[in-house]
Amino acid sequence: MVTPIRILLVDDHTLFRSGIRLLLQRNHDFEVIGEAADGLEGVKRAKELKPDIVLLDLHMPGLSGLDALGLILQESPACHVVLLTVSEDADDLALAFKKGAAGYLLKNIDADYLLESLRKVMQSDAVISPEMTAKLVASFRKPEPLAASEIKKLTPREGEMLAQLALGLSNKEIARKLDVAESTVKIHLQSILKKLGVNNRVQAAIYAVEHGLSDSKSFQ
Amino acid sequence: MVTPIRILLVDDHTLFRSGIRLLLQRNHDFEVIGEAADGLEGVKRAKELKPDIVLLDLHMPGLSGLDALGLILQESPACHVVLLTVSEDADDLALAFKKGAAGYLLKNIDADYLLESLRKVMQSDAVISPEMTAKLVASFRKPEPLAASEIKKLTPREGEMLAQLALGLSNKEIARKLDVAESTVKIHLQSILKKLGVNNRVQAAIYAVEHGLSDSKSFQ
DNA sequence: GGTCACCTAGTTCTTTCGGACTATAGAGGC
DNA sequence: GCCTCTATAGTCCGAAAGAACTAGGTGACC
Repeated sequence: MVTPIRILLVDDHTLFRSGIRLLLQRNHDFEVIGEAADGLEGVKRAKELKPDIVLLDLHMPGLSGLDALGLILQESPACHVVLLTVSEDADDLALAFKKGAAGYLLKNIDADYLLESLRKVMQSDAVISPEMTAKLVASFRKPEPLAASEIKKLTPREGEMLAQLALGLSNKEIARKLDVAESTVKIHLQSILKKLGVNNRVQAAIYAVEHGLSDSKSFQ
Repeated sequence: MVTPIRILLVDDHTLFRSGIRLLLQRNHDFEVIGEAADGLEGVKRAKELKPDIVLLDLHMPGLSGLDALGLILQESPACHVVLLTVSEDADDLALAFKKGAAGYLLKNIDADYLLESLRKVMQSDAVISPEMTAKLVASFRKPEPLAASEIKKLTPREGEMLAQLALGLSNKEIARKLDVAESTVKIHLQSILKKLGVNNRVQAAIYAVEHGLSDSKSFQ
């Protein structure tokens, strides 16, 4: 409580900023040190003021909240950026966290929840509006709906071949690794391409990676 | 309240099951309709009893909770499976949700929170122990630490080329799309391979996908 | 004016892919 | 037994990829 949490408000609605400012100022452990009305200004002010937390709206004219988020964290990686938005879009949420957001709160939360969340954020906890948890989980679920062997009814052997392909190996390398002839690898790969409905090995590899087959990282 | 929520308990600790059973039975809107001491038995009982919710431990002898989870949902997709575990491992959490879990609760939650969570689950909300939210977000964050243009100092043009490659296009297709000669594409691609330290276009494409360049989905 | 990075384009050559074939052998279903 | 699916392996050929060169045109920087 000795040093208040220093907050920057970035939102294109002046009235909203004023309300939040009043709300936060009622508590001695928060201090609103600045405001910005759009993303670009937000990035600038964050650079100048080095706030503990940036409360960032998602939809703003000019530079969007998501873009601003990236730029702010690029300048000040230690800053905690919390999205405060009306968007219940799971993709927004996912993108925000991928870009390093510390929190994603909907504007319909009550005041106490906001204050509590901001305190949690300062302890490096991530905060998410309860309504969004389900959506986070849902968007989490997407990338890997299929297990390795379940991909479009590939045979086990085809699954292995695809796994090797997803490591970026050539036919010859796959053949060596799985101890079969290169012609065998080619046959399996042709079958894989057909089953996946793709045109070439690059697309097959991408398909595998995006569907969670892989654990690649063998090359950097 | 007329029809209680029918619950199956799957946990290898008998005492724990007894405790949870007592806890749930105190409330009229829950009914424990069965118990199982390991994953395999859990799958069997879930098939027989068709519970509304399966409370599933993660670490059990024999069939693990995660494996059981998959099998239960395969048999009864409508069933809500909630992991109730001591594991704070983000990978467990991620895997559970990828496999279709409806909730992931730590065993240190209090009774009221459990009851409330189970009611939320029945409304198709996902529930996560508050302590785990941060971990969920963290594991979410991993895949995309770099923005498109930041990839190992690729030039803007190289970035475009890589983006096209990550769509699975051939050199000729990229050339047509970006309106340059195929030989130009090849030159850029060679430069990309060198900068990324990879051996071939497949690895480059995977690199791009894993680092968030892409938005592919142009082919299914 | 010189240097450097970048984008462009070409030639030549070897290797790799990908498709179209054929063919054998084992497993499992009917 | 027959049939299908899977895995294996081979040949042949044209297309694509990739490596090794040269080289012109731009714009930025000093």
